[in-house]
Amino acid sequence: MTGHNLGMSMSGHAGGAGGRRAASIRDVASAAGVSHQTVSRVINGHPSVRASTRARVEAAIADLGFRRSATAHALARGRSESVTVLTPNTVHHGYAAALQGIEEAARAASYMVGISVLDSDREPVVREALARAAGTGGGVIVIAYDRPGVRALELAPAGMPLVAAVETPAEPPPAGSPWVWTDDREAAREVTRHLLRLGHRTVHYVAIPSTTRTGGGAQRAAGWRAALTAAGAPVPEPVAGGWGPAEGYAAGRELARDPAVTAVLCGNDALALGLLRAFAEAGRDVPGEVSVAGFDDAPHAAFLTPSLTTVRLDFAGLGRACFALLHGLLQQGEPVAPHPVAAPRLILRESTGPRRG
Amino acid sequence: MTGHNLGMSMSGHAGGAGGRRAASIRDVASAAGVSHQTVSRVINGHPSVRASTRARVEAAIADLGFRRSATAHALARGRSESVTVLTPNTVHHGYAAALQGIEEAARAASYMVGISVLDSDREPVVREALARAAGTGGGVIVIAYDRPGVRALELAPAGMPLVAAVETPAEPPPAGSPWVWTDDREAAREVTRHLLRLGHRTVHYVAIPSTTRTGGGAQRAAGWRAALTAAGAPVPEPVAGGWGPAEGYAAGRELARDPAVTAVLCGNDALALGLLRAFAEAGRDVPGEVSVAGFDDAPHAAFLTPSLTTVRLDFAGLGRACFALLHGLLQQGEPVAPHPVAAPRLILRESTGPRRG
DNA sequence: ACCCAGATTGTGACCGGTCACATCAACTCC
DNA sequence: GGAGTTGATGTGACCGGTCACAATCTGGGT
Repeated sequence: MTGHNLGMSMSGHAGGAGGRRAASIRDVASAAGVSHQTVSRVINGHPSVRASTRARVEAAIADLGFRRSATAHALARGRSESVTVLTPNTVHHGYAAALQGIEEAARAASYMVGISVLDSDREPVVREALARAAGTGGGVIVIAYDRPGVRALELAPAGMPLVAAVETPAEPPPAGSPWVWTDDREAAREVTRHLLRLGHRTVHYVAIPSTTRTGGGAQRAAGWRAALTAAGAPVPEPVAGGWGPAEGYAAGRELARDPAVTAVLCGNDALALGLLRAFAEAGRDVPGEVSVAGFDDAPHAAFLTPSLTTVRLDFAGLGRACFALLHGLLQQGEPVAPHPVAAPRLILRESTGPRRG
Repeated sequence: MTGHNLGMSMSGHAGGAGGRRAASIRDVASAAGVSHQTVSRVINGHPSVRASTRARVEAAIADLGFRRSATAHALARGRSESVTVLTPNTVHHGYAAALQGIEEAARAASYMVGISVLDSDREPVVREALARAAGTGGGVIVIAYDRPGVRALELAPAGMPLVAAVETPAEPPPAGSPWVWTDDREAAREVTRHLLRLGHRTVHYVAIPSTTRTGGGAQRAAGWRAALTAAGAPVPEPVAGGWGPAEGYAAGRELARDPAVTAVLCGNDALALGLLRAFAEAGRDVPGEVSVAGFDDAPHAAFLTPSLTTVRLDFAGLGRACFALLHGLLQQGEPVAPHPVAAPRLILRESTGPRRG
């Protein structure tokens, strides 16, 4: 009744009936006629174990269905083979895809992955999440595209093994910074240039929430602004957006009223979805009257009508890179080189076209 | 350099400079002038601790910034306050939303949440995931809408504390089964009835992957079939779909060729998205010529053009219910009553309309 | 003043690993 | 041929909690 069984009892002549708790290294040790420490050496691949001894121990391990207790290992080592992902969100495309990449890489390395959602950027909330993550003894990956994530970076204690996915840094970060990013500033520049090349006088921008208090620092906005400035185009005031289609819809209703608007860049594809809907309702033809571009190449982008011109960002690769960096950091103890990810790629589809008239 | 610090050092006159490892209950004990066991009693809310003693201990705890080590706690108890979510996927709407609900509820209860993606239903893969989850000493939530998840349920050892989110069971499950579901069979019936009421002779179905080997058991399909049968409508062969818009698009190209098709139900909204695209390309007007309904009410459904009639399922609530059930199960030791979730709700939008001609 | 139940607290073992160090044998080196 | 080295293994403490049980304190009843 008491105690937990882990199942996995397999070989015939194991213990008695209804074997209870899982085998420990001492069980294996006595089964193999060696000391518990020798078992420990075997499971950790220590070189100086006689081959015959090793074989005997391995047989006992297989026989008893032994698995090293991650908990005990973590307690004794002071570190555990795990990652905790601190993220403001798990469902929006970029976050979800990054999480997927992390999980994939972590599983390949036999790391456990935990998630902890930061539902606010208030200090006690963030501190609590950090403390709980630190308590696991594993590494931490912070998705810092958002205020809560950025806050977590600020508040993280210095020694904590942590890697962050961040927006393109304004200037090259100090060598050895555990930061990973996709070059979304360059991506924004590229898609904006594309729209300008189509003949649009300027490009309006519907913003995703910014990481900074002032609201001016988002790198996507920066890339957009840089492209406009470089082309000598006027820089309209960005429209405050959000993360989802509802905000894009609201922005779209507003922009649809302004006949001067002929090209709109959205901070992500969910916004663009809502925007397209608003334009459709307003009778503004896309791309005939207005060109619309998105950002991220979310799964739905290719299937909208009109299909959405956007910039593909490799969030899954970003996640994998985060884990790789963290993994190295946990093994070595020293940070590895900063780690930019596969370049964004402009995906041309139906929602953008030449300026008419 | 070695050792981890957890930060959180706060009060002025704490230890020396650069305090190293985190405080343990024995540190707190000596600071408060009591035994370690008394500290344990305080942090666990044991009743028989004198108020003055408790106060002294609590002061020491605050002073040292003590936090109970989840690892040590788990080792000693043999159980940990954590959930591992076994899911085939983290990004598709239903899965992602359920995960969100679980995380939310778990965080509220101060549980850690781990995720483990089942990327195949091969036995060794599933066994490994189960064993790793069991090794945490926490509970397990299996999302079993899919073959891998169902496989995990089959292979899970009996004693394991586990709750599953499943498709509507064909018959009421035995009392005390730790299963949670949304009534997607009834939902499918309802949306199908809606289409029939609009005058459509029958409704075609684009299926999500089924949980069963035979492919005929999916409850969404069952509800659709039941509604057709009850109305005396012919039951067309379901079209094999998938999870994403690409599969919906493929199905749509096929269905668009058949002029007899006037109403299509999709197994989820992502499929419907692709389907709408295919119909648009084929010049089949929705809802003029063909009505299309989705399933789930994913975030994009309301903003498509035409906006998508669908059935809203409360996946987040499902996730919360899973956690609640598991939480009870871990506390009591005995399973709680089965736990159906908020009823699905039909959401009428533009993509469905009366049969023409 | 004496006995006993219940409240309060302390002691030491234990969970299942790892670490530091001791031991013992075979082997190299001069 | 003895000392030093290296390889292979064992011993016991320790990580930071919890558990079972013992010890002490307290107050009520008589």
